[in-house]
Order: sequence, then C-alpha cells, then structure tokens
Amino acid sequence: MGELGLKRPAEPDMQEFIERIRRAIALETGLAQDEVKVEHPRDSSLGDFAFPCFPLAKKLRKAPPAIAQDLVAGLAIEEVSAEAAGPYVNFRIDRAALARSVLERIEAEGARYGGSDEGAGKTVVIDMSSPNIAKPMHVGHLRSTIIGAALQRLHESLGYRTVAINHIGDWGSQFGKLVTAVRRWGDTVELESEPIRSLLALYVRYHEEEESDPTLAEEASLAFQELESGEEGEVRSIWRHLTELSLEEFDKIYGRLGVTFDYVRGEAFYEPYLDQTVERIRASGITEESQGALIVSLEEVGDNMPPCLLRKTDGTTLYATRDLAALFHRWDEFAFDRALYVVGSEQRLHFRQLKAVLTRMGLEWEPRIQHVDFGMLRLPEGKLSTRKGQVIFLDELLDKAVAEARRIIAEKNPDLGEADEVAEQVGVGAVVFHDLKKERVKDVVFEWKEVLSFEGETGPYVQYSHARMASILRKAAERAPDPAARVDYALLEEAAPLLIRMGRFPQVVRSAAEEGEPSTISQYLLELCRELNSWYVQNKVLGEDLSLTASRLALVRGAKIVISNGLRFLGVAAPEEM
RNA sequence: GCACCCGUAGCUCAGCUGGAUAGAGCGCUUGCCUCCGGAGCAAGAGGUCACAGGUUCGAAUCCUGUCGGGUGCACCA
Repeated sequence: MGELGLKRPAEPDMQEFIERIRRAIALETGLAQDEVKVEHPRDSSLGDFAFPCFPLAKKLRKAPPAIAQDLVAGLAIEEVSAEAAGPYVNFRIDRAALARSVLERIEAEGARYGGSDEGAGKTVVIDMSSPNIAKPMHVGHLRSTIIGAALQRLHESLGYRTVAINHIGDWGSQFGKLVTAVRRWGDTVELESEPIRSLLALYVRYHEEEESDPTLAEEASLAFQELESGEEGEVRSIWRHLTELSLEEFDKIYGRLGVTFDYVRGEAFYEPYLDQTVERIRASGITEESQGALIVSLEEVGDNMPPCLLRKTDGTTLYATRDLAALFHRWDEFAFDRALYVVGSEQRLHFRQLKAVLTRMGLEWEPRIQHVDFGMLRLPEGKLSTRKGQVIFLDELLDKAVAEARRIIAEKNPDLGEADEVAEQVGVGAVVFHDLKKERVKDVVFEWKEVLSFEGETGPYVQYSHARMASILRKAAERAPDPAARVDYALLEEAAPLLIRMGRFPQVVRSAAEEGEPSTISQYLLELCRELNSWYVQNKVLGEDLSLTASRLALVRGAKIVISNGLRFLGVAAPEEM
C-alpha cells in the first residue's frame, strides 16, 4: 500500500467500520468472520448496516428476535451503536465519525477516489470495438466500444496494466470484392472526402452488378488470392489505402468518445501466425480429420457443443483459427491475468468453443478469458442492416444529440460561455450514458426519444447534479474567507445516507470491474444524484452559520468528486457549467 | 431438433448474489422558483415479480418443468 501513491488517511474508511461490526459479531456468536453477512437495511432510517439473526436460530435454538436482543447486549464497537429491531440488529456509525472518515478519504484521494492498488502487477487485455474496415460505424458498434473503454478505465484505476486492442475486421473475401469495385468504379465516388460512405456505395453497387456480370466474382476471387499471397502489388496497396482511410474516419469518432487503444491490430496482423497456431493445437493431440476438415471435437467439454473448425477442406483457415491465433499471440506477449472480449452475445458459442479448445489442450489459463457479452441493438422496425438502409450512423447520432443539447442550452442557459463545447459534452454524454445504463446482457431497442431525453435517469441529469455542486463551490469561493469557519462533521447528521453511499463507491468500482459491468456505475450515480438532489433542496449550503456552511461545503466537494470520478469511468464529461 | 440468454408498474429499467413494507425514470394527476441552477424537488394513482411445482425459518433472487421473446448451431466473420 502507498507504493503507487495511494495513501490511506489515518481515519478508518467505511470498509473498516463494516469490518469492526463483523469482527464483533463473529466474536460474540462464534461464527467465522467471513460467514457474517452484513447488509443494508431496507430503510436507511433504521440504521446504516444490518445483521439478520435468522441463520443463528437453529444453532442457538432460540428465536431470532431474542438472539438479536442478546447480541446487542454483548456488543461494544468503537464508534458504532447497535440496536435490536425484531430479528435484526441494526448498526449506526457515529455521525461525526462517518462524515469524517468518508469525506477525509475523498478529499485525500481526489480524482483517484474509488480506485485502489489491488490490481498492481497484473495485466488485463481488453478486446473491444472491432469495427469492419470500409463500413461505417453505426449504433451497433457503440456498445462494444464504450463498454470496453469503461472497463479499461475501471481496471486502470484499480492499478492493473491495461492493454486495449482494437481487433478490426480487415480481412476476408469481401476485401477482394471491395478492391475490385474500387478498381472499376473508384474514380466515380468521393473516396477521399467521404471515404466510408463512398466505400459503402461501391460495396452495394458490387453486389448489384455481380448478379448480371459473372466476371466480377472471378476478379474478386483473384484479388483476394493475391492479397492472401502477401504479394506487394496493386491489390495490397489498395487494401492498405482503404484501411488507412477507414481508420482515419474511426479515429474521429473515437476522439469524440474519448476512447483510446494501445494496439490497433486487425485480423491481417495475425495472418502470419495461423500455421503455427494450427501446429500448436495439433501438437497437443486433440485435432482430428472430419469430412476433410481439421477439427477439434468438443462434445465432451460441453453438452452437444459443436466442434471447432481449424482448417476447411481446401486447407484455408477460419474465423475461429484467427481468433485462436490472436489469443495465443496475446498470451505469449502479455501473459495476461485477465482477457476480456467485449463482443456481442450472438458470439457466445464461439467464445465457449475457444475456451473449450484451451480446456482440451490442458491450458490452465483458460479461466482468465472472459467473454463480456452484450445484448443486441435493434431498431423499432427490426434488425440493423447496413445494406437495407436500416442503420443509424454513429456520427449522425452524436451530431443529433449535440444539436439537441445546444438547443436546450440556448433555452435554459443562454448566457453560458463555451456553449458549443458544453453541448458536445452533454450530447455525447447523453448517448454514452444511455447505452451504459442497462445491464449488458439485455437487448436494446433504439428509440430516438429516449436517447435524446435529458431528464430523469439520464447522463445530463448526473451532469446537471455535478454542475450544481460546482456552482455552489464557485459562489463559496467568491465569499470572503473566514478563518473562524471550522468543519464540524457532527453537523452533517441528516446527510448520513448520502455519506454511506459515497463511502460505498470503491466497492462499486471494484464490482463493476470484476463483473465487467459498467452499468453498476451508472446505476450508482443515478442513486447518488437522487439522494444528493433531495438533500440539496432541503439543506441550504451557503448560510449564516460559518461552521455549518464549512461542513456542508465539505460534503458538496466530496459529492462533486465522486460524481466526476464516476462519470469519468463511463467516459462521460463532467462540465462545471451547463 | 439441440444449446445459450431474457421475462419485475402502461412503457424503459433497478433490486447490493436468499432477508424487513419489491424501488426508480418516462407517461398521467397534483403541489413547489422574493431562497446556493426547476436539465430539479415533493406527493398521488399504477404490481398475481410470465405460469406451475420444489428447496428453505425466509424466494423476484436457487432447482425442475411449462409458456412467451431473442440469439446461435462444419467449412461466413
């Protein structure tokens, strides 16, 4: 501890209060300390933490309410009071001690609050975003990108070394088609100024004309063969150019979303490793020939799991082969402690198969691989389909959200400086928060009305709560400083539920990273802001009583830090004004 | 056909991994700006937690089955 600059204040943090309670209960009941489950009461007015006595009833042959009574009589915990309430023992941290421990820790850690050093020395590799070259990024690509980026930031804050890899789709027979289309009609479109839209138009045209012109398919097939041969000819140079054009376009969106990668490695990158990958698996003795193809049978690993194909009848490799090559390459290079694949849940079977292959190979690091899957996004009229024109392009979505934010600023806060910059933060924030709000696995139907809503459980609501706190702090700074103003933590009694929630933040961060579930953070922020806003309307911060003002300002500063840290994890900006 | 995921208020979702009276937002009804930002706050109406069994002192949560929706299943990625 402390080696990474994360100094803990001398005060106990909230976890320490919980440990004190559990230790005392363990001592009194004879339970092992990790058997003692402390939870939050239904109603925060009952207490801060609760211990249900039911499990002890059988062992002690006593009714739970009686156990609770006896337990309370025997407990003496520093700065924590206990009270029996029916079958529960409710615990209340001393108000001043609670406020001091939570606020001083937040103050001390600042932007690092929520993090820890538990991941120090460990590496997590995150496979994320992975758009296809020559196709526009649409709303469907958003989820992998921002879930991955959130997990990247969460793990970083926990001290992990993170390696974010954008596994772009830059290989496959469709590139033969694309090169052919560019050669034939490339000069008819605005390839340089509107590269991706143009490529999409070429792709569509190719498919239309292929039906009446069989020479196209032939040319495309030859082009892909040339590409695969590694020959540095015209085909490869066109392919390379297309890749560069696409990446430039993608970078614009990544920039707006605040997403960065450590490596951009397409499938092409792993091409040279395919043969050795197949050899590596074959050497472990689990491959077999079946119907002319090279496969790994997986029936015994999972119920009825279909086999994994490594080589087709014609000797060429498949998607699974390339993914295995990428996996081995990453293992060899990073020796990761975790490898997260942020990929849609339609690929569940694929990843179960990859893991099953590793299991059959007897590789003990198989459990480190986790498919962070997410539900499918569809439009009200059905599935996304680029070819059918049923798509919403990501840049258009962001533009529309920003325009809406700009409109609302003009309406509600016309004097705001930097309005365009703030509109970008609020608009993009609304889109990102909306997508990270729900549990990953749930499918989402894209509704403009909901994405462009800035009220209720939305990103702008959280940003607004933050901006209000910032506003109070600005006003406070304008006042003449008074040396007599002393923080008195005992004056924050009514804010106890809020403080408990703020103190829980580090656990929320850890759980979000562990589960690969950014929505944990979003939900936490919504609850925190609801509680904070409720407190805010009832308790005036800047008042006559100097000590009260100073104490409440400390709370406001702490709340602002927590919100801002939480939003940062999600990739949502926290403007000071909006 | 087989496998995996999902089913909670009219709609969109939480529910801290088995605990106290199942909570929010949107929409609807009603209040609150001489007061730190009304993108807000407070209140009301709205529930057979898909259904049926089971385990348990206790089930929205775990198990089995049924129904409904989604996704995937040998030479695409």
